[in-house]
Amino acid sequence: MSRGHMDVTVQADNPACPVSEVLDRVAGKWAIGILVAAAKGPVRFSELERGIEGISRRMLTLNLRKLEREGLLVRTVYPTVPPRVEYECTEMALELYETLLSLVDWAKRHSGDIARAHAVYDAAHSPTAPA
Amino acid sequence: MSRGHMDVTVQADNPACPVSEVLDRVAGKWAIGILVAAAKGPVRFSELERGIEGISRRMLTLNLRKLEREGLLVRTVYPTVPPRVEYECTEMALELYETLLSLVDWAKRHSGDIARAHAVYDAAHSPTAPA
DNA sequence: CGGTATCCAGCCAGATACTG
DNA sequence: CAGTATCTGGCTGGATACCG
Repeated sequence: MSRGHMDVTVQADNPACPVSEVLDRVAGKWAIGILVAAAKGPVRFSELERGIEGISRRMLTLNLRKLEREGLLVRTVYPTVPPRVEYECTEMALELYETLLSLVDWAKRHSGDIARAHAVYDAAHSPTAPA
Repeated sequence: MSRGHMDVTVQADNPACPVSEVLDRVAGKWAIGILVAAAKGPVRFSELERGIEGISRRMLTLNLRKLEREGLLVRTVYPTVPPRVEYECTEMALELYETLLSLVDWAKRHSGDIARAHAVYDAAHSPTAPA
């Protein structure tokens, strides 16, 4: 390769897209937290609402529906009174969680580099930056 | 465990947070695409602009700055005229990319399950859904 | 209890004109 | 060529009232 005029077109056949897709499934402020909470075993709606600091009822519901639709959570309604609904991770979700752990590992290994990069960048772009 | 009153509180010490952090670094519509494009070797601004279908100049710049700040890209300015700027993945970014591949693998292994889950969910929640 | 419906603020992202 | 500045619309997400 001549290193200068390579094709960088990003399309559906590009590795980028599957990554983005799977990322989209668990992205957002709450999805991972919910998955983690549910990974320990079946959990009730109100437990999640109380346990996940700062989440609104609406966002919890929306995220639960999304994760259920993705096949990552199973929703079980017990027709008791008062109603009881439990959410449980699927096998697939647990597997995904394991995979995400490798990302955590990456983050840990490079946390120093990242912090340093931040510092360098911020210093170079601060109001009192050098020429 | 009695399976019912466990602590599902999600806080800073929870595994969820590092995951979310690293995910935030590469989330968004464009970051991955840029990383992929740059993974092949140094690439110029205009090459990225042309190569990444649909990205605006502004979003490209924003993403490049973000990735540079994270230490995932290195920006090199050649003081020629006209100006020439190249972006190159860091070692760390390449490593991250390898890790992301395991997510792709997960997605591939379960693409069938996910599609099925979607179908099931959508059928169950369609206007003409059963009781 | 476990949601849904509604309203609203803020941020994100697109388009585009301008600049060094 | 490689950006920055500005405007603007739309989506996301928070608060809350209501419903089965």
